[in-house]
Amino acid sequence: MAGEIRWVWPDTASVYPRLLAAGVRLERCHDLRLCHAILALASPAPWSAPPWLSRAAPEPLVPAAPTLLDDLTPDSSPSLADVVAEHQQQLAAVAASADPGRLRLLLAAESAGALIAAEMRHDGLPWDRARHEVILTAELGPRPPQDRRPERLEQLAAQVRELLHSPDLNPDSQVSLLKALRNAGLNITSTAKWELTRQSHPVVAPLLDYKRLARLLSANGWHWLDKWVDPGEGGRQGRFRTDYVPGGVVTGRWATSGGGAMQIPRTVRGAVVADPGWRLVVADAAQVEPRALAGMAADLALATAGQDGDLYAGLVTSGVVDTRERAKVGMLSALYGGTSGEAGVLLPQLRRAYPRATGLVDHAAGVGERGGTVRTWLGRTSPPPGSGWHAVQGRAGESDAAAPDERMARSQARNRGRFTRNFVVQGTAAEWALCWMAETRRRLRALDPVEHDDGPGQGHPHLVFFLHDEVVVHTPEGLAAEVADILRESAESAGRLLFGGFPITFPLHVATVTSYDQADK
DNA sequence: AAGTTGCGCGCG
DNA sequence: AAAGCGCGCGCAACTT
Repeated sequence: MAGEIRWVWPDTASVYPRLLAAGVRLERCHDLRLCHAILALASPAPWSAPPWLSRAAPEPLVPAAPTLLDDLTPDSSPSLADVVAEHQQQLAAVAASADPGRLRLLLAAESAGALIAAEMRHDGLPWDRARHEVILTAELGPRPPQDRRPERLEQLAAQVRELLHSPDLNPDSQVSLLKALRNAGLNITSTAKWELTRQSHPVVAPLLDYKRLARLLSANGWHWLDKWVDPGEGGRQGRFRTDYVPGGVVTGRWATSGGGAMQIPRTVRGAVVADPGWRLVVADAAQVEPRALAGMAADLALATAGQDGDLYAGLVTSGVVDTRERAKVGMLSALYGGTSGEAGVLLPQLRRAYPRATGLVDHAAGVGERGGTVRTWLGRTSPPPGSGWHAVQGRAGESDAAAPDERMARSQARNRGRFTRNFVVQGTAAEWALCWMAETRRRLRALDPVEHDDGPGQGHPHLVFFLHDEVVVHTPEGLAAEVADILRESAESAGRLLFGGFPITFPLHVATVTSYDQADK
């Protein structure tokens, strides 16, 4: 059966889109490029990728016509023997590793992610162009002619110029804006929002409004719509397609390229609208990072605090801290390596209550400060510091080292420590999310398809969006309840897959909606 | 003219 | 309020 086949190929991103275009969807694969990257970092000896495993440019959605250049470019595709040899080498590396079982799971999850990434791009995120335009017009005024500011933005710019007595000011120029603000008597060193909000000058309100709307215009305005949303047809919404990049972040999180898919602001989420007769099932997992940490450290006390849903509230109930807000600040400080302000008081409290969990991240930080590498739960290894890092540390270690060199080295070591501290947690959370999504996909595929005439893949519930700890499934209305169950069961299943019988839960907030903004609590 | 850097801000 | 981690992107300013 097809379910038992695992396709081994060099690079999902360059092969699978063409299969999808031809109506073919596969159950499983082994992506040699992604797996090589993981194994090479995990391997003690240097292991460079063969040239045919380099990251391909994203496949165009509409294949370009062959050009003269194609005829002149030597065919870089590997022979079957090359592929088999690389695969054998990878399997051997897994077998020789400290924990083959976990590493195998990681490679399977990473490869499943590659399939999902290509499928999500193929299917696209349903996007209602008209609703988006309504939002833009309400905020900015009607669409202006090219190279002109929208009405509302122009009014605010005029107000700012007036209040700063600076008739020629371009508020988009950070340098001249800072100068104008300081001339007007504001004691600031940057034009950042957090600094402006502390000032009481009358220019602050219109300026912040200007910045917010200018951001909306440049990041998700009409130009963005034209470039990234392809029009719908026959009652179907348009689609936003980004290029997901599995493993694009060192920790194993995905990155995206194109359209700013990771930063779709709350204000335009109302434009993400299900097709008629369809729904969006939006699921986000609560406090994944501290839960992943509890699992890794086998910290029963922390796991217990997270049992009833809100882990931060659980910290309050357990009497560790007195407010939810403090619980969150303290926990994030432990995960990110924060030291300032409240963290100084909260961290000792957390260390007392959760010595195993805090001990694990403190240890990871120490390894990083000394130039070492750390691993996630499933075995993704952090990249080692570069030669420049060691050079700075070496200089500061000499007997006649100058004070500035020592300061620089200490600061650099602490930076590295914060990176490795967070790496183990962020990376393990990413592994949980991958397993969650892979299991969700597997179960969605097993659902009976509902008759629908929208073409291959479109009649089934399918994943349409993923953002670190949140997924969106687009589904025929009648299957929405079942999809919600699948998402919950898959979250549970992912927790067991990673942490076995250890009692750590991964609760979800699930909402079935017609547009993405309705999922906000 | 084209590439790089820094700022600022959106997201988790 | 940001802080402490991880990103992408647009703009202006600067470099080549």
